[in-house]
Amino acid sequence: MAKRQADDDETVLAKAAKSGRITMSDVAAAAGVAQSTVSRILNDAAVPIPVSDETRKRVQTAARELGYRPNPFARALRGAPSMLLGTIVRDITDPFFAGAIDALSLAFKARGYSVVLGHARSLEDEALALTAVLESRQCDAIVLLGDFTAEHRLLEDLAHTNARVVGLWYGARTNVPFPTVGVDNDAGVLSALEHLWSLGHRRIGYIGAVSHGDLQERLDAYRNFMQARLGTVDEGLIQLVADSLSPAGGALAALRAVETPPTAVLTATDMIALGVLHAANEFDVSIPRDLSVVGFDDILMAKIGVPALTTVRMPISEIVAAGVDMCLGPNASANQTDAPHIVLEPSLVVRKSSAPPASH
Amino acid sequence: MAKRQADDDETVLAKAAKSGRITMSDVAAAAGVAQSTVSRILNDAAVPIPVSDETRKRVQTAARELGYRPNPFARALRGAPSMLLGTIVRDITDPFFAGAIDALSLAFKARGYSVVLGHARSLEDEALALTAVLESRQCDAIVLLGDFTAEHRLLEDLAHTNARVVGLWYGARTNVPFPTVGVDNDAGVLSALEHLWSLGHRRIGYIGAVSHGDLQERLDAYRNFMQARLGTVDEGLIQLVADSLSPAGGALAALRAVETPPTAVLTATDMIALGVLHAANEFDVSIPRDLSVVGFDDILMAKIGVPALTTVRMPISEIVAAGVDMCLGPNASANQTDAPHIVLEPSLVVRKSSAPPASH
DNA sequence: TTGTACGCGTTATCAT
DNA sequence: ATGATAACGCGTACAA
Repeated sequence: MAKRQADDDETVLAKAAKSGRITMSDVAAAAGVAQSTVSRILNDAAVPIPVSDETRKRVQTAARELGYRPNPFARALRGAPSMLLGTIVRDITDPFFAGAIDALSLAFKARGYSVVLGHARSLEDEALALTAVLESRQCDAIVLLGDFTAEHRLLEDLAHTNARVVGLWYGARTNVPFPTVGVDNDAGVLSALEHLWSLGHRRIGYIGAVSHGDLQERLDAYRNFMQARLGTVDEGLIQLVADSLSPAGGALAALRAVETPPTAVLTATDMIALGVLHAANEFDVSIPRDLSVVGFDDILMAKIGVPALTTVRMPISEIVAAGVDMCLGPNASANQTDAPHIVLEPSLVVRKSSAPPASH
Repeated sequence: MAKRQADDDETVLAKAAKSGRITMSDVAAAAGVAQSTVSRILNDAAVPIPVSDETRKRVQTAARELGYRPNPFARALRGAPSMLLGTIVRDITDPFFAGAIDALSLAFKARGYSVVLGHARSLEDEALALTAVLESRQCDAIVLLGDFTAEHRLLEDLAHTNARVVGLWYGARTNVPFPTVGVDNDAGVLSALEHLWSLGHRRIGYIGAVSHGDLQERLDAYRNFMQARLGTVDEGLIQLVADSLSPAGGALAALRAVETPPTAVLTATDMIALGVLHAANEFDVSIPRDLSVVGFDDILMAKIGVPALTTVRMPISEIVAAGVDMCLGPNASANQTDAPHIVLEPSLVVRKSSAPPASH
């Protein structure tokens, strides 16, 4: 018996060395028990486990020595959660989303989840994003990073999945059939403009990007503020670039070309703000002496801007925490009609790019 | 018969609406054929398929109408490749690696692969990175982004996997048991320093980060250059920060504090260079008038630096292409002893942060 | 306390 | 040309 077992051990070890993969049956053979026993022991089966003491030891050491690793595919096939989290983001290259993914993946990894990336860079990629993340893979949940309300095809596909779908960094006034977590853009813009206003600025420009969701809300909030304070909004002070990563030089030039140029400018994102900083340097306009600049997001690079960027900080960890809860929490929310829309508060971070206007 | 089939259809549709997942058996039932037939048809079985014409149509339409999606877990369980690519990167937040991941994921997604993220942020996370990406998931290949030679635990685990392992952005002089693709850091540093030298700079400082691989090679290359040109290397002109994302203000201050401060500085990465730009602004040193700055990497943000950063550009697409080839190519390389180490050439990009020294 | 048997959804090898 | 049937590795009811 002892002999036979040793033989089994060797056989199994040889197999391991050769083709790598050890199964439960291998462990069972090595330990001289049935495969089901191995399963029970290794899974620390819940309450109804009539545990054995000596067998347990034997199996555990056998498993350890053989380097047994459970096969996630077999598990998933049996109905276990895949422990895969799908993420759909427009562009990881955008530092803001890189930070978001970072925080997100860390939080989920702590819960045992692996994060699979599903870009949706261009509109043509929509289908591809779905194919890769949804059809092909079987994610337990899918997190949308940023507002994809415009991507009808994507949303359509998402509606047909059985994975839980959660939207992060969706606007406060969003209206989608799945739960979302977003930031109070009104409050953020308000605090930024209030800051500039109290510094003495009255001509305040806005450089945004054509987009829906967050970015649209920020523009709306800007308009509302100006309307409320000045009784009118000068559309000439509003410039839009294609997206966050577009050069903002043209927009800045346009703002400087109006009759009485703005003494300050709020941008829809930090990346745009950094672009403005760059363009300002090229145009020889000194920040903040000639122009105050306030961004939005507080990305990593904001603090090493030239000069350090005054901006509105996202409550990233809170947003991610809420997202994790929505994905993994018990509130199954089979009916997505009453999907919750959580809105969190951003906070102003004053640095070096804003100051009183020169006339003061 | 027609009646029964219609009934089947309804049953199946009801099931689809209820719990979501359509299997091959469902399709088979709906089409009135055997499940194995469905498998053959849907997989466009290679040559030895005695194709049927009418049945094929029937099955195909049934599959389409029911919205059949193959179950990747079942496939993988049968031995099919998981089509999962594991990536291990120190910090996605670093814009350089964000760009790399972006390019990588795009390239692999085009080949049908899904990318799963496996940070290795801190050393404590090492084990976690492996657990998540390797043990738990079953990746067909694992790509290391950046040099992990120092992470012994990680490398040890990697050695025991049967997935193909490939290292990207490993140094040119690296010596690891798996294939790598890197950049010729010597050539990159040489072109940068040659550029500064020809501009008239003789006192050239270096700000790097403590690290192995790429970053070490760049520092060595700097030392070699200075030694060759000046017959000596002034160690006082070399400053190291903790990592790419650390503030470089202290390092810059230290360089300005030496007897005759450098008129130019080369940095190990663009992020460090941007930090220098920031600090320079704080210290009121004008770039490039008072100090020329040259970075390394050519990240997205380099061109919107203040001023736009002269830097050494990575051949990202070539590197990624080579990586894809190593992972998916036919050169199975069972024996990893003769692992190829591809080295590609970077190229200098001259922008606004470098100019002749003030004395000229 | 432990072993047997079945099924998850596929693919592949038999028969028919 | 197509239908049974056996795996793949695991979890679990059921039998012993």
